[in-house]
Amino acid sequence: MRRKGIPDETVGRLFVYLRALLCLAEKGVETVSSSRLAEACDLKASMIRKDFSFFGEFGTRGVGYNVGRLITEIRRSLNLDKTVKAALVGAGNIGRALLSYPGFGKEGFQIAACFDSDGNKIGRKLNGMKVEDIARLKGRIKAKGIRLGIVAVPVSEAPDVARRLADAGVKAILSFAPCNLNMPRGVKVACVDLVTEMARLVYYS
Amino acid sequence: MRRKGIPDETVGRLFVYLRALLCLAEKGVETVSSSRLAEACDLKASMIRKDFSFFGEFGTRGVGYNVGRLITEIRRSLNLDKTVKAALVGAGNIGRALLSYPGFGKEGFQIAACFDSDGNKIGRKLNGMKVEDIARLKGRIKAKGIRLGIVAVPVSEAPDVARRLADAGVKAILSFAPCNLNMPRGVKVACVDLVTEMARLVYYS
DNA sequence: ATGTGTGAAGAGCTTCACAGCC
DNA sequence: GGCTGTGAAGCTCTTCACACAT
Repeated sequence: MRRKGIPDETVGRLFVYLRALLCLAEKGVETVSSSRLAEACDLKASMIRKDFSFFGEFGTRGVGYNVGRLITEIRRSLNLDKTVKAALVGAGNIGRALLSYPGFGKEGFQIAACFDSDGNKIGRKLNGMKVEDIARLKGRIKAKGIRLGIVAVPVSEAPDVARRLADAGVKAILSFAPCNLNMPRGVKVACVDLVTEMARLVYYS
Repeated sequence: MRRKGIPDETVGRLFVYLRALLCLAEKGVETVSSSRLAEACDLKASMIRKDFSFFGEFGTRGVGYNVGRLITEIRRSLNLDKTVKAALVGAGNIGRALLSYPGFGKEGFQIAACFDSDGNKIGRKLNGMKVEDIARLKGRIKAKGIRLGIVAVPVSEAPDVARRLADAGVKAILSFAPCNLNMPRGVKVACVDLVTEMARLVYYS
């Protein structure tokens, strides 16, 4: 599903640039050079220029980049220029935290549906979002045109939930279950696991 | 701080192997080949063998790896064979969630101190952990021999908190603040940011 | 003069393929 | 026969260096 020749790393950094640029825009800065942006992001200027070059020519030689235009171009490059709908599976602690997380709405993310398999939770409201039966997952996701799934269920259920999401046509999954989901090619998975992150750090500490 | 020639990616994967191995051990499996482990982790067998080779010769030619021994060796390689103490800064929502997160204790992580700058929180207990004044951070971290820091404060305070942790001798930081911390070489930083993860995924969805 | 955009060089990671051992 | 361990090949990402635009 990855476009020709654009490194994963580049896509990840684009959002880092976006954050730095929003900060600059707030301060009223109108023009920024790759070296100044590099300093703010703790990266090399040449890498920033190369990253941008995959998506187009956003700057002006001898001058630099217009902050406002660059923000627009990065948003468009990342497909963040429209609201993005996501389906949440799992109405437990993590699910609840995600539904009330203000950071999502700010960048145009919207949790547009919430599912669980627990009969006690189905039909209830969680942070204003109705919890639906996971059996309806496929139909609801197709009807709403959702392309992004969030897996916030225990490890024991995660692979099955991920399979259902992929089957419903979801193209990318954010998983909080610390396990491999074994998805088909074409479905991108990002796994958020604090214990793994800690373990990595211990090695360097 | 990274040891000679061992890729970051290898260190990250080691913990993935460890999880898969623990799962096999639970099922009573005693021996595993690189290709079987590769299947479980959705990776190539040659990569697993190469990863292990950075740390030693853990297997037996013609046979495979002893699951129990491999678990021990990986734990030792990652320095997870002793309890690891971490200092938490920020007694807000994230901090509270981390203190009650059962996954940490399971792998030998222990939040050994908790700090905040809010006078209303200092002195109170949070999940059984006393919240201390951030002014005491350096002394307490040195006294307890803590080498790992967790930054769970707002972006506006994060760089300063990270600097204090580094100054106190912390060697690695897990940050939940969506910003660059600009640490000196020798301090490893891992940043957990859900919005960035979502943004990456949107690109592929 | 200044700073972007980019082909080419360089560094680093992954995969291959096979020698070596059980 | 089967599987590990590893040098070398292959590939990808990063950095360099400079042509080019303002």
